[in-house]
Amino acid sequence: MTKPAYHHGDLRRALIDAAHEELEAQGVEALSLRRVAKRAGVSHAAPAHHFVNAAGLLTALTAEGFRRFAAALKTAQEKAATRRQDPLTAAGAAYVEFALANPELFSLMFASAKPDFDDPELDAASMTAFQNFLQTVDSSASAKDRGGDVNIPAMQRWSTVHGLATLLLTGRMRSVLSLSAAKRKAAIVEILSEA
Amino acid sequence: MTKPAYHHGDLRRALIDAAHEELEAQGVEALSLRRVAKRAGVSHAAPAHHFVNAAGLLTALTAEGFRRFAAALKTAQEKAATRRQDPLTAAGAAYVEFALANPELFSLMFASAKPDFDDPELDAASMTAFQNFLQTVDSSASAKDRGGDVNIPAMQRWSTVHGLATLLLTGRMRSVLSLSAAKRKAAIVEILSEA
DNA sequence: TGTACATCAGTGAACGCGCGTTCACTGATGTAC
DNA sequence: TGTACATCAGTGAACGCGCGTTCACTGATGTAC
Repeated sequence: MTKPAYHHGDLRRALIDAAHEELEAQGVEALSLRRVAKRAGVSHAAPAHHFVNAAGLLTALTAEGFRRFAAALKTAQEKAATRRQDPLTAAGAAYVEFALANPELFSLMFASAKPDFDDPELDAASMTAFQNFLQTVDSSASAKDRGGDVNIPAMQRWSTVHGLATLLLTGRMRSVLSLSAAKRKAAIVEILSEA
Repeated sequence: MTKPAYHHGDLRRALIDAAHEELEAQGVEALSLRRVAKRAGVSHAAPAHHFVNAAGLLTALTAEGFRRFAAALKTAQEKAATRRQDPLTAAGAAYVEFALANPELFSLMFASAKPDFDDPELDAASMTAFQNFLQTVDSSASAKDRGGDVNIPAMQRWSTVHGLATLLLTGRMRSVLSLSAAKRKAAIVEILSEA
């Protein structure tokens, strides 16, 4: 560790990381600019130089969440393809795993009104993530037989994956949560597989 | 309207109603004891006589939400039974409709850390609602062929219903949200019906 | 290579705000006699 | 029926707290000459 320099070097990056840590450690409701600045080891007025306001920091964190989320799904699909496994189930499992690994970030991305979802960067990141996932659903065999305005099988798949993620991370689906890690993972795959 | 009496009559009831209105009007994040008291037309110190603290009021509101939720599902099932429709799809549609009709309350019930879920009254109310719903899933034909620790078809159904509700109320499932009310309802039923 | 200066990042004190909670109070109600 | 009194519900002022934001500042960096 070098002694802290007056100029940080990459405070924007450090603040986003600190916000993520603070978020997962304390929850959305306890998240404040002042706590994030303290965690980053910087005065509480410093963030103003990098984000227009408190919402700006949260918005940037949320956008990065969607980019990591999209990357995690993509990696899982590619891995499944080389192993000749079902890429859709793999993507679904990665969706759920991302939620369980970053529960508060996932909540921020999908269930919070705090980030500014009209922000162009955030909007682009979330649209990309959704589109990639839905395209995977759509290109799977089961989705071919559709014929209305709405892609019913795709929406059904998306609902199941998203609902499973949500019910697990909020502690509601107790029968699955009480399983050992290995059994839990197997149960998740079973729930996500086609009947 | 009689002129406001010094003694309210049923302030506890009025505060819970005011909290629900305030919640749906402004969102969880803007909800405060002072705003609720103001909406109920009472001094901001009055709630202390009926709830030990601010969390107590939220907890009571959440518990009532679960009781109404359970009642809505039950009514839908009974109605479906007399019409010889699938009670499971009817319960699922009622689940989604409840979420769309009370989006902020639903969020409080399923996605917030603010209420005290260890409170006996709230715990009892939520357990009753879940058990009733899962029993319906379990008694449907498709759930009979299970054989592990976890009731896979039941968890799959629950995930789909809950995910659909969540994705709709957070504005994420745009292809369904852009439909007219009648078409939307039909799409919801289709998504919830077995493939 | 050295110096002057512009630019920029981070500081720390100060501000006003809405919040939950506490407390002595006052007005209304109900009951004992 | 009337009076005294206990009980309880709601009041309003006061408190301390953490918050986001602003602002004049200072330290560090980079560049022109």
